[in-house]
Amino acid sequence: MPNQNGTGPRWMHGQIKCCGYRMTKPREAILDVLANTQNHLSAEDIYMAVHKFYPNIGLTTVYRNLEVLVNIGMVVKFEFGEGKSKYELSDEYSSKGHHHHLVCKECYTVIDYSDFMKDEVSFLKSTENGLSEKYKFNITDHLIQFFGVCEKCTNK
Amino acid sequence: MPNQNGTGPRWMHGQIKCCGYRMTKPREAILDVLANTQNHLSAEDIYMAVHKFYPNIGLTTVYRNLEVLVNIGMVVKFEFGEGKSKYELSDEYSSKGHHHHLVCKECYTVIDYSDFMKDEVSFLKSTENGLSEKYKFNITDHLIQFFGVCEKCTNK
DNA sequence: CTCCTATTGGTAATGGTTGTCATTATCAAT
DNA sequence: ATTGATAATGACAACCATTACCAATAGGAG
Repeated sequence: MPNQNGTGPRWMHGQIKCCGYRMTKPREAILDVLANTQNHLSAEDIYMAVHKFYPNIGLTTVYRNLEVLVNIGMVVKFEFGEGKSKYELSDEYSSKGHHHHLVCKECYTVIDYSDFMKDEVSFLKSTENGLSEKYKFNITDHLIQFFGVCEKCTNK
Repeated sequence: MPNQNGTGPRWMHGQIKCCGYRMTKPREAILDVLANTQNHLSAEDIYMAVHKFYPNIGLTTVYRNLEVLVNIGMVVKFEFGEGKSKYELSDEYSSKGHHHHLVCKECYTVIDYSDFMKDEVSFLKSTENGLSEKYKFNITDHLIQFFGVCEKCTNK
């Protein structure tokens, strides 16, 4: 597992350089923020967190870099129905590992779960193969989310 | 199956009235549009279709009614990553029946599939039960989408 | 038919995200 | 270490889907 505390070796440089991108302060700061949270952050959340250390990094830059990081597969972008996108480090760069999401439709709290993964993975794999073949689709991703009302919102 | 051609009996009145809403021209027109397409329409798509017959129905009204219809469960709202929501009649009002989506990340073409449903449904049911209990979530919905590149975009 | 009130339509505002462009910083080659 | 090509940045404006607002209208129970 790569070192993820912003002051140590630059664990993320390799992937970035490999893809023909330069390693810059904003890029590093954004990855650090994502590596040091358990939450699902919006572009603005990330902007504010980065802003504390580098007050002159702009929101536009955050958006641009998130797009790059999504493209090279280091970050994943999600929509939970809140009207803004949320971002996470992708599985191979995160300490969370592969997981899916359980989303509260009222407060938009998101729970990561990795229970039931054995069943899910084999099920998804076979479905994916079937669909790829039948519809001539080159399938690269899947999205599974469960929606409901969390305990707190139920008792409100 | 309800009659879905705009000139016949008003198949949708019951559900609307039941929920305390009035049946209005725009409401009816929107449902007719959704009932007579195989595609996944955006609010603006629906607005334009409705506009041909009722040029004075505004986009705002379309949005408001879609919200109502989603709330009473006649319509389902989806995000495919295109930056705008798409709408479909829900399973029990649609001739499509229960299905999931296969989305092209490049052209945003959406294929409805209902293969593999037996496996999916049983898998989802058990996962849902497990998650509900473990996380004290009142689960009401799920979302499964596969993403990839369609045949046309692959050869481009 | 009447009245209450849900609904409408037009327009302005909102808010997340993207485009523009002059300036700056990265890094491979020297 | 210096240079030079160009990727990346930052500030601001533009964009676009969606929502808020409000006076005018229309559904439908009584």
